[in-house]
Amino acid sequence: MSASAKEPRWERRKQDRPQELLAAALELFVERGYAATRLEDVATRAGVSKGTLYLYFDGKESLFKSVVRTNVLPLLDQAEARIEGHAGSSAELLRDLILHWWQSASHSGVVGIAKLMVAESGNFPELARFYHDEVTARGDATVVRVLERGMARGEFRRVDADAMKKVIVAPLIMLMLWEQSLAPCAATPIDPQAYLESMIDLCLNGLKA
Amino acid sequence: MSASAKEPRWERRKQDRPQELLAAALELFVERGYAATRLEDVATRAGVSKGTLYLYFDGKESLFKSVVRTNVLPLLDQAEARIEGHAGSSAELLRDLILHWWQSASHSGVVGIAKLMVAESGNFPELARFYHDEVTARGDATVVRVLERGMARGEFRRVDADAMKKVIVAPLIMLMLWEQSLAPCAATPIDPQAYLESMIDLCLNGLKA
Amino acid sequence: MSASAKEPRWERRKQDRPQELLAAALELFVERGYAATRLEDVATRAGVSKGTLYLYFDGKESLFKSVVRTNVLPLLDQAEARIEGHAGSSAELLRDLILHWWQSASHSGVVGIAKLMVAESGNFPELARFYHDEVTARGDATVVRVLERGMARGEFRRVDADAMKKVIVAPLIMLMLWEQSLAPCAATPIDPQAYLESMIDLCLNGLKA
Amino acid sequence: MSASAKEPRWERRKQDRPQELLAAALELFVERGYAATRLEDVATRAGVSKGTLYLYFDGKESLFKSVVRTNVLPLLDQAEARIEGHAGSSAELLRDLILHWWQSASHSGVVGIAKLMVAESGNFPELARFYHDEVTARGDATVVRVLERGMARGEFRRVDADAMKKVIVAPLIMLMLWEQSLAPCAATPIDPQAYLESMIDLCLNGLKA
DNA sequence: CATGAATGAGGCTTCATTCAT
DNA sequence: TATGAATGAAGCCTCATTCAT
Repeated sequence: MSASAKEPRWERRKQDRPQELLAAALELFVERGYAATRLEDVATRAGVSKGTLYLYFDGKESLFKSVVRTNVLPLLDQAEARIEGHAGSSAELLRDLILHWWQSASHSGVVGIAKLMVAESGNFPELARFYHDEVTARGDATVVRVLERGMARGEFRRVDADAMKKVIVAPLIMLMLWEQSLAPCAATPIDPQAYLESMIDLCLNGLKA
Repeated sequence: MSASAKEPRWERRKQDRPQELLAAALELFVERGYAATRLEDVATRAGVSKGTLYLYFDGKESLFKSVVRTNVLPLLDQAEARIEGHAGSSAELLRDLILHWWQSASHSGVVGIAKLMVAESGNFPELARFYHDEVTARGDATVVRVLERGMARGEFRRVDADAMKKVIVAPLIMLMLWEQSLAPCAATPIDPQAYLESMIDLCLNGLKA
Repeated sequence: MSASAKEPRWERRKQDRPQELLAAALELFVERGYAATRLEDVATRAGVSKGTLYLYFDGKESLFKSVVRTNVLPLLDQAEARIEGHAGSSAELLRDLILHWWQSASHSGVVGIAKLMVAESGNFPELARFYHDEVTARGDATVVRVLERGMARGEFRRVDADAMKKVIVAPLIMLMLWEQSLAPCAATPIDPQAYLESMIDLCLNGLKA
Repeated sequence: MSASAKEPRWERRKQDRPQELLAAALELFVERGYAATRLEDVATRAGVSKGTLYLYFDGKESLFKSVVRTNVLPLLDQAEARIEGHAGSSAELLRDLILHWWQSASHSGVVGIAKLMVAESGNFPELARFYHDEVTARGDATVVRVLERGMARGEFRRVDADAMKKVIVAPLIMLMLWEQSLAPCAATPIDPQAYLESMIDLCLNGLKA
């Protein structure tokens, strides 16, 4: 990993430890699920010992929460920023948001987080609430904004934005879940680009005035 | 403890045991996830002792697989049967399939199975493969059939059926996942009927020729 | 331990387990202190495995509390019973109580409990309160009763019974503590009989009217 | 963190470190017991880092032994010095010794040491032996001297000094133990002055010729 | 001298699984 | 068949101790 010339028995890198541990934890939580992930494996993958993990996190649950929060929040900020600056048609905006969400998500740990939340929110009600408030609600609001923008400008036909927002978001989330859980076992894996094009195609045709 | 000579009312017959265990296991697996479900709780909920469970299943993993297989297959049979007898428009057929799928799924334990598969397919590759082959593939094929029927009859515009099938199925699966995992914590829970209407609305508008 | 003819891999003795575990735990807690006692050693000494202990006790703390309560309460009942039936002089009564307390205590686990309570009551405030209420208070009250009886009958001179009760009880407790902790290392161990005679001698001479 | 160039007011000198560590350790050992005391807390309370502790002590056990030895010896020297200069009656001497012992003990950390020795002597046999030789034996000898002085001068009646010494010392030790462990939870805490007066009262009346 | 990040052995606890009855 | 007491491997977490800086 770190290609320093000489490695002493251990190197002082307090600054880097949390990120390294979070990265390792994300990988393993996504790969194996919460319960099946052993903290020792997380530590090992981060290149430290079991005890070191406890210098930075209170325990497994705390680590899990940090993983979720750390990975999810930046992405949302990013997404919302895109909306502000958009000037073109609402169709363009929706397409842009979808494609960029996938772009960002698939290059970060967020694809895995989705699976984790589906799987573990039952066991972490407080995390589920956080996720709902900070992630789902914000995401939904974004879609509603786009829908209303489109309807106001006469670009989209009139629909029940509140119900429709969920329908529109669903294929995007499912794509993340498939990539993480079922797709690896599929004989014919999903082609994300074709999938997204079909999704956009369906949405824009389904919404157009 | 309870050493009553004669069992009241209906005698609990041995041949019911597996079903009772599977039912209890489904509930608990869905409620708590695979790892957090204790076999003793499953046995207790089924009204038998821990040891008895091992008379019918090889262990936790075997029980889990049986739960998935048992609950998923009947639903698919059911769904496919509906297609055969359909004579009307393809739009009607699609609407019918969506609404009936939800009808059946939400009244069985299948809604929970979806969450389990997303969460655990990484830990049970062979189960994931089974699920893909027996469930996902069959479900996808069904949708493809409907799409192609619609296109062949000039009811639907031409789309990439292979990519579109996933897009269409996604909102249905997400509805199941939401109901099971994230929705319970949401301030404003989803209204399935409105959601499904929006979904059908979007799909039919998005597909119409 | 149990000299049964043939020992199967394990023998069903649910009834006996708690007592066996409590006995083993008493020995080890007294010998090594609370923290230094490993539950695995307790289990082993009781002839069972680590996990079995958890079938009967919630954990280390619960086991500790049970040890204290189980061993202490019977002794107090016993002691109080002796007072009821006494008819002779108060000096005789005091002597009788002291000698019989030691008799009972030294043949039970109570000598060790005293050390445990001194050592651990700081860590178990609720146990300390229990011990104060159920043991210390009852013991003190007993001594007060004897003192007042003696003063009322003109056998003892007038003293501050409330302060004196503690002074009188102290050498008895110290004898228990010495036996358990420091005495084993002493070059010249204490002779309990001579000690008790001196104690009674001092008390009766110090109290006589 | 705090990188101030000049240390305010009194500079913390290196030669104070051991005493500061010993003082902190005494407090914590007494408060929590040996096992429950974490060296990091000791260091923090002494205002140094964990590693620094190891510059002055070999480890936890070594620190503990030093705590006991350091705190106990001065008190004994002090006590013995008082005897030398006494000229009055033996009753006066005994009273003086008792009151001054408590005076000194209760203003130092020695009250806590008693509890520690009772609790831990089983785990530190060599420390127990030291304590017996250096503390108990010297204390006992002191009492014996007083008793023999009193008997020789016809002030005390003849008693078995060897057995009696322990009886006389016991209430003094118990007072220390009560203060440290059980008393804090008692509804009616002990009043040391009344207790000591009763003790002296009982002893002198019990011993007088 | 002093620091504090890092280590890893060791203890408590859980629970899937076994098996004598 | 059915039971449930018993097992023991495995994981989380703590903390005394080390050592590069």
